[in-house]
Amino acid sequence: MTESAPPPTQEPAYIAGLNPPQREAVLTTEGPVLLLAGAGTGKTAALTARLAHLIAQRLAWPSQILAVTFTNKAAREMKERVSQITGGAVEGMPYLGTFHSVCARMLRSHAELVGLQSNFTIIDTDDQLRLLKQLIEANRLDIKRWPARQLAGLIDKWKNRGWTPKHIDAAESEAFANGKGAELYAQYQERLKQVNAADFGDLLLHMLTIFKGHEDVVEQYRDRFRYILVDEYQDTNAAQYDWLRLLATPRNNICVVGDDDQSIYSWRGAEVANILRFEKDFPGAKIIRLEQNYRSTGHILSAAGGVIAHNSGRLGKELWTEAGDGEKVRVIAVWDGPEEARRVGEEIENLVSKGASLDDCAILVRAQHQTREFEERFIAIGMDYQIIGGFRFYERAEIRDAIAYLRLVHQPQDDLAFDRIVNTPKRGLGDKAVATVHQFARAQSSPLLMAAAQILDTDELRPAARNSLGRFVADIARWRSMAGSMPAAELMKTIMDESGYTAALQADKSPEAAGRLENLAELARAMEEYETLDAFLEHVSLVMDTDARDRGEKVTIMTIHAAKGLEFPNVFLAGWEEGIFPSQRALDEGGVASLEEERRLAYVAITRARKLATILHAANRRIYGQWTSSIPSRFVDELPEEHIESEATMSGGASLWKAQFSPHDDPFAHVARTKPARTQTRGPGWQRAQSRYDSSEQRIVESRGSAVSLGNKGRSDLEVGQRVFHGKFGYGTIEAIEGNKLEIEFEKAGRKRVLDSFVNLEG
DNA sequence: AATGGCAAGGTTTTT
DNA sequence: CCTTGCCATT
Repeated sequence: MTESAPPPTQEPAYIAGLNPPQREAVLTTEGPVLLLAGAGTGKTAALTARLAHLIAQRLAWPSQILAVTFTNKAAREMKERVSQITGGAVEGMPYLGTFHSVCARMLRSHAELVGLQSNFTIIDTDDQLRLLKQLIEANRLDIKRWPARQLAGLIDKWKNRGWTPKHIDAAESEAFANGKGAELYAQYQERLKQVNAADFGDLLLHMLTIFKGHEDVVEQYRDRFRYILVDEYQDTNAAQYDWLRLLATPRNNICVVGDDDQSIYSWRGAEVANILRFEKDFPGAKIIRLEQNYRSTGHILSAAGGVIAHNSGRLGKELWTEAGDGEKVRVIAVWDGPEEARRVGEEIENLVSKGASLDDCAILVRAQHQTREFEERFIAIGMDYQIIGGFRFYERAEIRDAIAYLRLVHQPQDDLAFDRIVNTPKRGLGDKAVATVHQFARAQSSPLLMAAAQILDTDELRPAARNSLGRFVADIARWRSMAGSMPAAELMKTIMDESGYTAALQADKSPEAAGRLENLAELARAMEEYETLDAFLEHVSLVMDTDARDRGEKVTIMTIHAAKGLEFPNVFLAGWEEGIFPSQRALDEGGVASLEEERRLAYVAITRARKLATILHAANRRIYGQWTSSIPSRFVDELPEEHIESEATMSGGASLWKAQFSPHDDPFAHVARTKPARTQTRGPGWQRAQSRYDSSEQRIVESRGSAVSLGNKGRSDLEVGQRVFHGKFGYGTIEAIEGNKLEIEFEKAGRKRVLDSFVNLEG
């Protein structure tokens, strides 16, 4: 305990339950602090106490603290806990949030400095990919040879490092389409600006650009943030690191919390180096270690510790517990995948019969596809389960469609939204009609919606398409006029009904249609939580987590990545075989660094368990249809002998025979092999997110220009009487010019109104 | 616009 | 093996 700590009787409540290093973490408010918090060591308690302390001691107002996390969940949790301690002071903590939400908030105030308007749209991966695909094709590159995914990955990587297109040198650029990488990146950024949008990476990158180019802006924030707190520091990427540094100087009251042993996101740009070199970057940094574990028993901790000890370059931590040894970690060898699933099912039934709840049990796998075997098995034996991950609520097509409507209403320049819904539901606007709108929009450099509005006055489209497009444009304009006077949820329902979307789903007799309607209803419910459309759209773009824990006891099946930060009394770790875990990819590429990350993943996996950890590996597995024999993971060998208990049940062909073909031993063996009725809905129980955006500080800037009327000035090289050529109607003579619209007497097609960008001068 | 056939590819995914 | 996405066909 620190000498300066007040005597126990005077101690504020938030300090009371803390152990000595935790207290130190709370009380060392000044200067840089690196809090190395091992798994289950009461990190969140220390963090929230620190925040409470800063506020309670009047070291800073809540609004003067910057506290960033990676997930919305973590941010929400911290908000809740701090408000419990301080009695609601969090309301005034506008800068407690994820990196992305904090940056989004900042960027809305300074958007014009990077060429955006403050109501910019935040686009997700799906939009990003479609946009990139358009660009690749516009550059006449073979989309198969140069997939949009790859470019997206590169751009993401560059953004994670804080590189704008200007920073991309020839060597980096070479990574895509023979050196076109940088150029495409630049085009992409340009395009985003045109549609007034930013992707996730931009939120940070733009703020970096602003901070670097506008001293007054950084100063403003530096002055504001007396204290900075960063959670999961081992997961920060280079851009986030730069961002933090810019904000922390010169006060350096920065406290970062993390665990180098739990860094499992390097493939996403996270740099463990950030935490490893913290001392160097922030001289005089105080390092505090939280090593007392309150989660797991001794054997589990030692087993995990034994594995992670094989990594090099660690900051070093030794977890200990007062909880006693508990059960040894069980290592079970099984014959094949189906048997693994069967065995886990039995073990869980066994635990349940001894009084455990299904909620206490989790199965952690390396990769998403491994969940299937368990899913099939659990359906067969009728055990309730939930699979975390996979499709998320906001990624469902119908939800994205609905949101696209709202986006377009909200922001008429949103070309991505326009593209998505212009013919959804089908309204007879096929590729050709849409291409015409695109062509015109490009020629005028105007948003698609405005281009569409103008094309209506012409004969460029066939009457059927024109009428249909006309209705669409008028609808958007009408909804736009309604938007201000109607709650967002109601607006959405109106749009869905009037656009024919609801009707189309009702008419759809496929089995999913009903679920989609249900999802839309759920979306409407979620929207009721938000006062304005802006607030809701911000929520949708940034808060993608669903927290879909619906009621009823269930076994949880998920990837290890998804399990980070969670704990369960009983954990089953499946598929510990070479090539699966560690994954083949990690073994093939990336060398030692990759392998060490896999090992950290193993460490994270084991430390999820509170009481019982069971590791399984199969001797045979079907990989891409081929039966392959596999050997136990090296991580199994790295488990210290004295903390494990090995068991090999099925060790050969005889067991296989028994397991697969004896209905007496296993009445469900045949069922497990048939294809299950796939559970379509993975718990749509989208629960209202508690995180609340302070809508008061968000500015609503109306984007100018209604959708319907916006006259453009026309070309200067045309005049009445000229002979011109039109791609569709042939030769004709200009009879009248009205802005960018021409009235032409065509030699074959008669008198038509067309747009100037569609005609060529011809002698 | 909707279907079928066929080739390719097939970790992890906080925002 | 099994899913996904693209193209070609009606």
